[in-house]
Amino acid sequence: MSTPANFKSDFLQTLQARGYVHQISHPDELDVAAAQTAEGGAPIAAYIGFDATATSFHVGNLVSIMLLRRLQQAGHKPIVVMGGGTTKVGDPSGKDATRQLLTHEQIQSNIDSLKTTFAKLLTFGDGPTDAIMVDNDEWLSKLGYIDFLRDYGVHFTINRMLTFDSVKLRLEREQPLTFIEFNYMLMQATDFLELSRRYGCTLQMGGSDQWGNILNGVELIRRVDQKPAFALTTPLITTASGAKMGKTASGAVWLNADRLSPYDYWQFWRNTEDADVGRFLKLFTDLPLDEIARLEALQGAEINDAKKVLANEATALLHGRAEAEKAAEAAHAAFVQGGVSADLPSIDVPAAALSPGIPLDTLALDAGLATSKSEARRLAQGGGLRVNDKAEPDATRLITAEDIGEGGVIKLAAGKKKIVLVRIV
RNA sequence: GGGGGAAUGUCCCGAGCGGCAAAGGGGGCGGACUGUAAAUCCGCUGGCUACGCCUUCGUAGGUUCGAGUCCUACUUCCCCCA
Repeated sequence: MSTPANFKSDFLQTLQARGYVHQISHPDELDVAAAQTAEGGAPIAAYIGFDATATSFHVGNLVSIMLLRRLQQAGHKPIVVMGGGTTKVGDPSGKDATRQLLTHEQIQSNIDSLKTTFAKLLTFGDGPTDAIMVDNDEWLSKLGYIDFLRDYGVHFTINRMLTFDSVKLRLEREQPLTFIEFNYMLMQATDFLELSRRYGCTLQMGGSDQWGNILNGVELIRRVDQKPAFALTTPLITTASGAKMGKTASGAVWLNADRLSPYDYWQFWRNTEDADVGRFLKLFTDLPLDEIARLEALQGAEINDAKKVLANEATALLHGRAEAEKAAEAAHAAFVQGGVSADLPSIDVPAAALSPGIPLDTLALDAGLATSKSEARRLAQGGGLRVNDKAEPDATRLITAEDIGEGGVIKLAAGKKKIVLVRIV
């Protein structure tokens, strides 16, 4: 299953040390291949497939993306496969419900949006270790059914496919598993084979839930082409208290800045549980391990310093150093000094609206601090809604020009962490 | 093919004699304590033009002053017999 330590190659050593490894197939063979690169051998080309079901990635996808980054850092070649073709089919992935199928256009526009994230974390180009991006729709959509069955279908037995968890789970719960979904794993195996032939790709990586799917590809390549092929999966990343990662005060932790601001992204990392700091530093920042060890050793309130480093580094990777610093300063102003900073999230309100005044619940709704006026009122009654740092129990109160405070803005807060500035324009 | 169950607050699980905005969890949010942590304790957890009104219990009808609750048909799922 899992692997002995003591890898020779930089790549696997790093992955092991930083907590990326869950399972590896043929670990020794892969280690040798990876080590040869340093001695003048060819870089390893490795790929990870990504679904194109949303317009932005989520922190849950970040491990995989960072994994490609590590690969490139170790002198190998990352291949990003966008699942334009497989997204048309849908991975059964253990869920009970059949996934909603997306249109061609939706998938394409999702892919365009997702590309921007990769551009920040990987170096693309034509060089031997430059990353490339391909869409599996390119070959999958051209597959003829009869040819597909004859060329690939013969290598898969139903008996075997029925043993995979993704399939087994559905069947055990007697939930429907459609034929289209059942074919997902064949398509993924086909991807790997195709990439092996086109780019000499020898390694497919992914989350631990992809292990079975990846092995199918490994076996297909080894059987059909007698070429080397390897599988490597990452563990499912959860928080120390067992929750799956990826919630913040503002909802899901998106990687695109238009869906989650750098400030909120910074806050997400800043609020990491104590027990997770070291693990997350290793996975989600480029800091050297000895530096991480030092931060990890901090005790008590001092561990907050480590969380700030984590927030700074993780934000800088994704949004750039400048944005990370702005977020850090905004947070410092808001939390340490209790003041306001221009970089906090804000909304604009016309000055004219303040002469009759705006009910607080309406304003809180506009600011995104509540999803309905009723919620805003409840929040206020519970003492969680603040105007200029003063709890305001009456959400129907009119907010007027008299509430304009420091810096010419009105500071609205829901709880201690969600702050929105109301700018008068 | 025959027989018997089930579907509940659009996050999930789940109780519900004909008067129900609907018990109880989980999750989430807010408060207290702390360190913007965890654990713990407390409160909230349909909407609105808000002492009132509107929309919710698989779908569509019906009985009734009144239906989540009774009846009919339909849909989907589970169990038993063939």
